[in-house]
Amino acid sequence: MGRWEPDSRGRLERAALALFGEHGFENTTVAEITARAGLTERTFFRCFADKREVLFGGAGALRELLVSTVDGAPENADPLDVVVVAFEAAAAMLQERREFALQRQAVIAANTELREREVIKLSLLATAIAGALRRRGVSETAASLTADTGIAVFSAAFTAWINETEHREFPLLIRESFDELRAVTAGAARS
Amino acid sequence: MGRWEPDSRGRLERAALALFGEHGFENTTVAEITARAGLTERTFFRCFADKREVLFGGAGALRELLVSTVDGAPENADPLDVVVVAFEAAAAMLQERREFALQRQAVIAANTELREREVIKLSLLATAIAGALRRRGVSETAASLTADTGIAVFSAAFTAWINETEHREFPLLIRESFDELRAVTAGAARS
DNA sequence: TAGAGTGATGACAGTCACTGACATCAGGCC
DNA sequence: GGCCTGATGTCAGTGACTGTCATCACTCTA
Repeated sequence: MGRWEPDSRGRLERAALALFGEHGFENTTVAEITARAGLTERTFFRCFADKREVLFGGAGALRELLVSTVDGAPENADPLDVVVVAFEAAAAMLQERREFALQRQAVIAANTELREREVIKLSLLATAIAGALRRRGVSETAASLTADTGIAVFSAAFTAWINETEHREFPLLIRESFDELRAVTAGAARS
Repeated sequence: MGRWEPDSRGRLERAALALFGEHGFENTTVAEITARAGLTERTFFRCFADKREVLFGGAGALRELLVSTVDGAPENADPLDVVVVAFEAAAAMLQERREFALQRQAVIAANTELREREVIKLSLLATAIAGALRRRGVSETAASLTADTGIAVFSAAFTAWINETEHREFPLLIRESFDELRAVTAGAARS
């Protein structure tokens, strides 16, 4: 066995989520998190850029899944359809850890700073998706609009998935939210 | 004349924007800002919730304009059309201070923390717009989708307004971006 | 198998954003 | 003239975050 207990990053993540749930984000110090994880503050900041980031370790994997799905879609597929399929895949991924997602979302929803971080993570996803669309030949404006729209659809579906009492399939909710978007935009006047 | 120079808030805003432009956001301390403005740090934090907020004083006025425009739209107007008109009004407002907007946006673009704050301000705008739409009888999901879509359209148009060499009218760019959105969504397959 | 890396961690001092509590003082009001 | 009020100053904190150097189990190599 190594000199130290393994998986310090994971221990910090679990300790943080537990403490944030118990006392709230603001009322939890990094010192308390590291104490529970059996580490020092310095190690915390080597693992995570700042205190908030300990809740957002999964964002990278999500981005990779979305981008690789877009990259792997049939060449002539409609951009918005491609994005929807990518988000369905992401939804399926998140669905496998529903309990964790619920707990994490409760913590984030309770704190503005954390919502800031979440929102910018979403916008980074949008940027990554827009980049993947551009590689498919979609124009700059259309790419960012499509990506942002995808994020909007995803956010609406995520809220439904978290809040609905009848636990429906997350990918199905994505599909429904997309249909609603089409209804919204189809009704608008042509200028 | 009062005991102190007037408009301490405005002096802090101007000092901050100037210093952020010269040395960057991270390399500027609140002490430096207050020194240039002839005030103390404590006063800074009485005017602004945190260091970033000094750049976002106008967000409230923007929100009020958007919400009041949505509230004042004809009863039977299409929700997305209403939102577009509101953003055209907002664009006209921003256009009157183009130089300031350019300088401010350069500072924000150069710093992730500031982009975080900007993105969440946009999402707060979306929430406010969605609320106004709900008051018009639009369903929860449609309202948030429409509002988010409006923000996406606005963001795309704003980027164009900032970057384009040929200085076209901002409200016109909003209208164009909206048309592009319609093209994007109209092309997608029906599920 | 000894000795030289290597990489994760600890120790510690420092900066700076931000807060609470109390002091100060010009101008308005009675 | 005296009191109140509101904006500001002063000061001592707390806690997030960083730079730097020390430590030490493990590994590789001669």
